[in-house]
Amino acid sequence: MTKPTTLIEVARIAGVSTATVNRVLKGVGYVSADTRARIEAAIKTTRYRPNALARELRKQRSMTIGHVVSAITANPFFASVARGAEDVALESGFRTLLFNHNGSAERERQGIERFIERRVDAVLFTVAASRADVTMLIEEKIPVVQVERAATRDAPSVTVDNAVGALEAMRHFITLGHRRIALVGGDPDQVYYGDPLMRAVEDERLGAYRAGLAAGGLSWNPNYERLGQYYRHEDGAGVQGYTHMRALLAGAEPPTAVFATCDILAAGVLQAIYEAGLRVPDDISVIGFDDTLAINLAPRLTTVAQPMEELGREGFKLALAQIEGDAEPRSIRLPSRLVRRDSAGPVPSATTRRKRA
Amino acid sequence: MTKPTTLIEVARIAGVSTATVNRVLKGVGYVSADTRARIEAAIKTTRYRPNALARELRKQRSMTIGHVVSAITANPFFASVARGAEDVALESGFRTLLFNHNGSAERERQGIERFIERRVDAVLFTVAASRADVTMLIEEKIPVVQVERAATRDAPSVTVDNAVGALEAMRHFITLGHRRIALVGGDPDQVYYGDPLMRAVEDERLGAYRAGLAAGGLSWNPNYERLGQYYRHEDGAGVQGYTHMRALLAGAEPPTAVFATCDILAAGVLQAIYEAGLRVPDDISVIGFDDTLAINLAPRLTTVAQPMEELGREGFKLALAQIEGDAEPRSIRLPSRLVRRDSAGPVPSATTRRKRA
DNA sequence: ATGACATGTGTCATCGATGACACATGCCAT
DNA sequence: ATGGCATGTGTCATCGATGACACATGTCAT
Repeated sequence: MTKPTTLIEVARIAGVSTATVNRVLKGVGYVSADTRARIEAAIKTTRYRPNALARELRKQRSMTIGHVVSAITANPFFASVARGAEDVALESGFRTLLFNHNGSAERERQGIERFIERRVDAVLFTVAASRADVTMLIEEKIPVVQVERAATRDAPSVTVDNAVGALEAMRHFITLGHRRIALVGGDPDQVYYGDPLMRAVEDERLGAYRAGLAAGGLSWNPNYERLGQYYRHEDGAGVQGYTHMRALLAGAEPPTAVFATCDILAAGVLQAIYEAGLRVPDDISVIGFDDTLAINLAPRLTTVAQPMEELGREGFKLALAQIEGDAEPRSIRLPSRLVRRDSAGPVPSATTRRKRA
Repeated sequence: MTKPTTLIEVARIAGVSTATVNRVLKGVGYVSADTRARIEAAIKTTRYRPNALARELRKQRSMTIGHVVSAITANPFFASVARGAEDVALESGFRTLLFNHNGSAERERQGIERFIERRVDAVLFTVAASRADVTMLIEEKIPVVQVERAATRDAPSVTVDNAVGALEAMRHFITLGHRRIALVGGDPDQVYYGDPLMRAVEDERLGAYRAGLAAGGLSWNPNYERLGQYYRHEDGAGVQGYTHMRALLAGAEPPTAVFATCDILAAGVLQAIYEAGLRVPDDISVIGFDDTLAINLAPRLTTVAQPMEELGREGFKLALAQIEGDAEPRSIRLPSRLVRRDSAGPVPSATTRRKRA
């Protein structure tokens, strides 16, 4: 840390007291034009920059929000949420401190301890690694906002209504004539130890798949429902989607449409299809979820988009509301929606299929 | 900001002075076992947490590194670099403050001002938006490290030797029998206004392409060299690669191999090939650069990998060296290397090609 | 002439942690 | 018994910004 000019030095140079300099800086109170000019000159020549540490210590307000994310490298989703939060924070004069827990509750705990030492004004969790960390902050009376997934009802959250977009996707498939629709997704039981609150995301997507089937008058086929983890660290991302799709293709009656509950899984699905020499959407249609990788895949993936940046923005706003002591901040729910691109098409007719086989 | 217990309160509760509490906290000097026990008990019951702001103000050391990145959402590359830097920083007791300039020099300037006010101990630039921002910090005597691209020679940098991996890629193509090898890449003249230092990345990759051609005894074909911006904000990512590949396919003698100097471009290339009904690597081989999207594409992309996290790690280390006043920290250069996956194969024979046509 | 008010500026305690310095004991060696 | 040293603890200035408070002087209305 270098030692830039202090306000005291500026005052000395301008031949006034620190209070007067402060008045000029804050633009409050009376200061004669002459004095003001001298002070402004001193500020300019010394390239004075206020010391935020001193100010924050004095004002007991750090103007900083801690943002805990799973792992910003694991899924572009987190980067987008973080960016949304950062943008609004900046507009409000706040800054965000980002922290990756990488799935480790222990690491998350350490990160939070540092947040507290740093006296952050609030903490955003874009998925907490451990509920205990969330409740600990609540006990410490530090405002908390949960983004995407809520670990507790004791703090407000910003979540997505996964069902609307997912149902739209199912309707899209059905309208296109598909009757053999498979699901490749995260298993509610395996995700976050099946925690009843945390698994909401998977429950909603899975529920919408089944509801969509029913709404379309289609029966539920257990062989078409492939649930598992999103990815295991041993493998790379996407491997799960690939494996599931291989299994589906090897089955007796392969589906003509696949709904993957995450673009990373969808990427794996596309890989398996590609490897099998089939084409999307000619032979099989695919819809993903998230709209993270979608635009980069071949073909460009039709997917259910989540308002990622908005999640971050609304998360910050809820945090700010708590900081300012606004009435009880309620939780927010944002919609998801289907983005149609090139991976979902009409069900192949029998003749079409024969021709390609 | 809540008001947690202060060291003063702990001292009062334990019936000692703040100096003694500080001794226990720091583990220095003499403290009787009895006193120590009382203090430790007080710390525990009050859940005391030191105020980092006060400490940093007093010690004139913020233990914070500012990290300016282009836009963490634009390319997974940045997220990985940031993560690498964060990891090492944490190990050294530092934290990183992330800031996205999103390509705006003005925004970058604001971010840096805040870094200075925050009294960061050093600043990492994973690509500065403006050279002026880098030199400004240098003038302020704040240690700077440039990662991936250097805007000035006046501060150390961690860069990648793009040529080694790129040459490896070219050799791979040639070994596989390809003779019509195209390039889809960033144009050195268009990138960062063609700044002689900043364009080094593009120069190296483009240079390696040409050198690889020559080394393989192949002549340079201007029609095979497609240069442009990586992406324009009006479009989405990857569009540039798609457009270039469409043009190549529409040409008289389409290439049998394409070297894309960035995975995002490669993704677009794959989309165009897919759309044309051709297969990779059967009809056309593709190699990318970065290893960001590669593993998610179909087929899994052979690509030149950059040591992204290492860039961040080494960047932090160079910053730390400067902070600690170690001798003149010299710049570092990391190698790139080819990662073979499924998108590069033998050149199709004439018969193979006829069969598919 | 005097009180009321606008204008202009300075003093200083405060935020919390730090560590230099001072000041106690008690014990041992000379 | 006296100096030297280990042991144990307290006092207080400091880091830089903030803003309440006090204290000037000048102007105007009554």
